[in-house]
Amino acid sequence: MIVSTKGRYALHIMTELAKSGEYQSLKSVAEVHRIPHKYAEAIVSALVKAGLVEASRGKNGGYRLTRTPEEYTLAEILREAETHMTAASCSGTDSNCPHADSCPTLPVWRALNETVENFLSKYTLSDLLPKE
Amino acid sequence: MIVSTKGRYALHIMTELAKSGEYQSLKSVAEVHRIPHKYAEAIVSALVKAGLVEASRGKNGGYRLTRTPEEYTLAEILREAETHMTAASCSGTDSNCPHADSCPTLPVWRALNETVENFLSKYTLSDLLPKE
DNA sequence: GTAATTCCTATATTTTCGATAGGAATTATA
DNA sequence: TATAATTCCTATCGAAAATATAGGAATTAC
Repeated sequence: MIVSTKGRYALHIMTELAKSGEYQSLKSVAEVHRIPHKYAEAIVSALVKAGLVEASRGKNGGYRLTRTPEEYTLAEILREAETHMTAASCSGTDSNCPHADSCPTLPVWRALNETVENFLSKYTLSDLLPKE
Repeated sequence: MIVSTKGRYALHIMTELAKSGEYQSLKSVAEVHRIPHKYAEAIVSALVKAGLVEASRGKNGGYRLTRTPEEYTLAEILREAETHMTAASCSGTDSNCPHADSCPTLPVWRALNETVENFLSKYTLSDLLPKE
């Protein structure tokens, strides 16, 4: 799955953070979107590591975006949140298939992944925000 | 996953059937492509139900295509073989999400699915055959 | 010092995927 | 008519991945 629950949760969290420039506790964010708190922690930690959001520890701490919503493509966010963002099970660059050289389908799967990637790069986080 | 092992097996099987107009036993087809025989049976039975291939029962029986390879798009084959051919977990027409009306991401997932579908409709089974 | 938070590691639960098992029904052919 | 080779049917299994939970250490505002 290219967009699983995990990826959707990541987008929910980021849209919520986008609504305020201030640090927001994950607890409140998770509650609003009915995301299990501890699961949300795991997801947001990947986003922090990737530099998409930043954290403030301790009391009154929380998370906030590091950029403006227009500056995040959906592709970028999902790439960090999802474990595998490929459309075909057999199309990675690390394809260890012995017949990769002569496989007639491999180019198709590669092109498919590229198509998906391009599609998801056309949208930004701001496209998911309530219209002004 | 849009193209899983199951879908790839289906394409392998159909490609093999395409190489001869005659009925071929699934056993031989499965052996050539190293597909577990019983698993292949499950896959091909879906293709029969969908009318993509036809069967001949009994001794000397087997399967053959019902059309020429040019007349099958990859989208069509995968749609029958894969259990879910959607890119996002939450984009089906049977979306039972209570906030579907106001969900800002739903249109994105729908468009993504359409993009994938269009892509896979550009290729046919004949594109997977060894070049003449 | 306390409460609220992020951070870290480990484990549990649920669902999906890939595969297997056993046999019934059908058919060519010897 | 017996036999062998096949499709067809239904049920189940095991492994992997996805989803979620648990417990607490580290940090910080007040």
